[in-house]
Amino acid sequence: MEYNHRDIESRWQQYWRDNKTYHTEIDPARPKYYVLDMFPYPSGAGLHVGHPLGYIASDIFSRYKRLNGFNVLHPMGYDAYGLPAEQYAIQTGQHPEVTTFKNIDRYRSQLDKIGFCYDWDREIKTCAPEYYKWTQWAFIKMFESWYDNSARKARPISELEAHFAKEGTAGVNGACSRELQFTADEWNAMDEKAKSDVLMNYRIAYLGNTMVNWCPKLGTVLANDEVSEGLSIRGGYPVEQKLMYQWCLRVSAYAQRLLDGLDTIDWTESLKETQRNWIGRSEGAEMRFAVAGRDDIELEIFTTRADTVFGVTFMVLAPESAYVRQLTTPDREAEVAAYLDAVKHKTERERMIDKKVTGVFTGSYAINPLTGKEIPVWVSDYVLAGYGTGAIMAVPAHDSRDYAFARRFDLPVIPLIEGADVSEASFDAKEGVMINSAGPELDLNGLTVKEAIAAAKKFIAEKGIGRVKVNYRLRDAIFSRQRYWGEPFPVYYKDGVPHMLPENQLPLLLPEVDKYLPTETGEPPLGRAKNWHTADGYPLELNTMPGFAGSSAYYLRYMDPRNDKALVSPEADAYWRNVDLYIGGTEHATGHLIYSRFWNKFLYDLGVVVEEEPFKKLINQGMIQGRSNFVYRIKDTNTFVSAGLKGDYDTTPIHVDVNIVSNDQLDLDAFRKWRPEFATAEFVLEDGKYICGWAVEKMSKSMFNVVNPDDIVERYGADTLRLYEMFLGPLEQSKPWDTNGIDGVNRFLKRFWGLFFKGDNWLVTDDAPSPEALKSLHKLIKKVTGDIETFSYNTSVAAFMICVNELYQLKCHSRAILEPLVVVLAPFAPHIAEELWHALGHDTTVCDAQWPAWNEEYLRESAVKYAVSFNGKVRFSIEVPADTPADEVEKLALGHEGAAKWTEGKTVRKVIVVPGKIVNIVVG
RNA sequence: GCUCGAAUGGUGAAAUGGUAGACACGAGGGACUUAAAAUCCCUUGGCUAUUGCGGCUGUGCGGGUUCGAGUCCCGCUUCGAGCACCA
Repeated sequence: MEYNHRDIESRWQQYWRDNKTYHTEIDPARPKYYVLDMFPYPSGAGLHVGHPLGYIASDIFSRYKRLNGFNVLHPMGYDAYGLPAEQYAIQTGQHPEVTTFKNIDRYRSQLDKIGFCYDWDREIKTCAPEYYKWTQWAFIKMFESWYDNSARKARPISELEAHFAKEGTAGVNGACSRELQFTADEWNAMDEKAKSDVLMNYRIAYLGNTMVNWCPKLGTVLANDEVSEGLSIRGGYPVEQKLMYQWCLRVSAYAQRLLDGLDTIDWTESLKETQRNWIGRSEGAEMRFAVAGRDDIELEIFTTRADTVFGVTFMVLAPESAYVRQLTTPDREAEVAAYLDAVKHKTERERMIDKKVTGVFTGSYAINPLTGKEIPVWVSDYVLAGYGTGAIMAVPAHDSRDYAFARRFDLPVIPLIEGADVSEASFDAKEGVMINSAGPELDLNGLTVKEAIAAAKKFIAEKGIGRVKVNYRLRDAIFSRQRYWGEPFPVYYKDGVPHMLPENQLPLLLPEVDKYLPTETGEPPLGRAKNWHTADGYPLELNTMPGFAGSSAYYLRYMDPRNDKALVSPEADAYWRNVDLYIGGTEHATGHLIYSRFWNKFLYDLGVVVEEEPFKKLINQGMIQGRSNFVYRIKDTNTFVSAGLKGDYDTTPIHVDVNIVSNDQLDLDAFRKWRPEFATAEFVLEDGKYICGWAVEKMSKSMFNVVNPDDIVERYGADTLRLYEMFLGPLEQSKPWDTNGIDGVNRFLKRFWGLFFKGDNWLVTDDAPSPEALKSLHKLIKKVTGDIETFSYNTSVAAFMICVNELYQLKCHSRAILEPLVVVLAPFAPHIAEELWHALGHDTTVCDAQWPAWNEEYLRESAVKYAVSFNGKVRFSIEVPADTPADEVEKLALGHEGAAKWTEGKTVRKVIVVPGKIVNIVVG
């Protein structure tokens, strides 16, 4: 029998399906292990070879854990709500569900061919009502909760209501949109609408009038992580800022816990750092500045540099700040209004690109609390409304933005740090010794910046002009989308006040609409749905939830996917707990991976889940880029010149389909057939071949560099694809797909097969294995066991190749060697392993075998070669029996004729023997 | 600007502080074959010597620690990633 991957792979895939080999149940007798891939959005283009990289890695790990006796949960599903299906629906009128399900089928058939050990009985789709019921449920729970900063957890909103009725806001330390103060009597006197507004200020899921990223082209708002440099991530359309009444999630309440939690999980440092940046904690002080001639208003600002108050020479307000209206004096009114108007008409992108310094004076003066001096208050768009208080104290000497502003409008610059030259630029570094920093009550001169910050903060707090404050960059997540293809909100409105549907009415099904476009009156597509109201006629919410809603808790649903009583039963949650290993791309660092952690912490506060962090260990697989091929057409001809000779001609490079190129050599006939205009192509060859040029680019249809895993599986087999993707390089690194090396891996599998069969002859014997063969095997087991734990799969594949080569040289066909070898290979190449496992006479699946242990006995060397170095330089080597003690080795080394030569006339100061490796002779 | 990574042959890459370049691709040479494919064997960092089977050099650059540094420390360069008028 030759190694026939087509026959072997389809047969065993069928067997695993029929026997439910990968079906998983709770089993208290065995330890659990949960391995998860980031589930895909099923796009119309299908999978390319880059997608399975992470899936293969997690599959190997799952199989390895199973062989080691763990009860492994390894599920897969689909993140099925998304913009592309809806955009397609708008164009074609086809229901997004139809295209989504079609794409899911395609994905499934592609995944099935690679031989993954998913438990498909646990498959989920985020667009299925029995799934999104629990997305809606979680939303209701968030609506019915507030975040208690003192207890550092979410609590039922009913407790807050009870507190208000008894004591008003006294003693309440809740995360909120605005600080409120009222008494119990005032609360009790409020009508239902007023109470609703107050509670909305505290709810974790709340309706808020917030500045949002509005994308006119997509007709929807977007979350911060869905926007980059003023453009939408999906589609790259311009995004503008707009004030809208939207559902939001109070993610910011969890900022500190999201930050602290990072220290408890095993993620890469770079990913943690990305999240830390995104959360953006900054410690500083909030300070109040009095306004000259005004008793009714104080200007509140946030600063991280409390030490620089003596250098404040002006104040700046964000154009959107409420202070602007309050502080503009009548004589400045016209000019300020003109400025605000000009700013308003710029998109955020224009504001970012246009670095021109602009601003306008309000006419008011604030009073520096430390010097008592009056300083002008300006308005400028370099101050952001959404961060801190929307107002800043400007210290031009030590902040480059303030410096630019001061220079533009001729405002004074007072240096505060010794030796800082501020004649050309500001000195922004947080180091040095303070000068010019003494006032009637506080003297910072002579202190270092660090000391001065602490002293100033202390003073500010004591004098009651401010307080120590921590600010976060992390914003609340905007949760409404003006789209059709998403989860409907379980919300109806009664007299303009939002109410949640009772739990027994979930799921609220997504209604049918005639078109997937906004209504004529500009309402979201759900405005077209017939009978979109409750049984008593109250209107339902028209927005739908964003893409990240369905992906935020999906890992919990896999634990108990068919439960219609709960998101996850306490039993299932207590057993599976959280994801032990999560594999996916870095692109979700500030989106899904923040939202999931937030969502999980919220459910943890509710007591629904037992673990506070959802993903214990996370590996980011690198992206697989495309490797494009080029042909070179000589200008104005239909003649193509091989890459090595193109320097002799004036040529234009043209992308050529990588599927008609093999090892950079062009298939000429296939090229002529590829496109009509090339049918008559002529070629200038080198050595009778046409060699293509190449470049690394994104894998995409337009570059003709998309490689479909189905083609690789068809030609080489899934086992080769799996091994090759792992062999390509370190898992976490991005790399171009390059089919050039795949033959080497395929050759290895054929050789492996050749240890068992030669033609139709069964070669395996019951001979006792030789010490050499045992050593080779145990070296491999040790190496692979260590590699899997550290995800160094590329070196594991190399180790397999070495081992098989050694067994070939030893002509070893001993069952005692080959049987464990099959088990060790099984996670990597499950089909061939299963085939050979059964050929060896087993009738159970190789998945239930026992991972072999290595035995150090077999690895012990009979003799050790020592390289002898002379002051660090290798001069000669000696070979001694393995168990020779160190001092004996030393004697032998010194007695060697080489040593005599090098130590002649010198004193031997010391001899270092490194076990098994080196003898180092130091002379003086 | 701040933060985090990375840099090793023609290529993808290996190397608990211990003989750098495992393994694979590519390239060159050879065997088998009418021929090709497939398979197998040898060579392959650079320079130098190949009529003694060796010598020199070498992990982005400059220092340092060490008997010994690709690996640790300090200072640069370049590339990649994240954040960014965030006060």
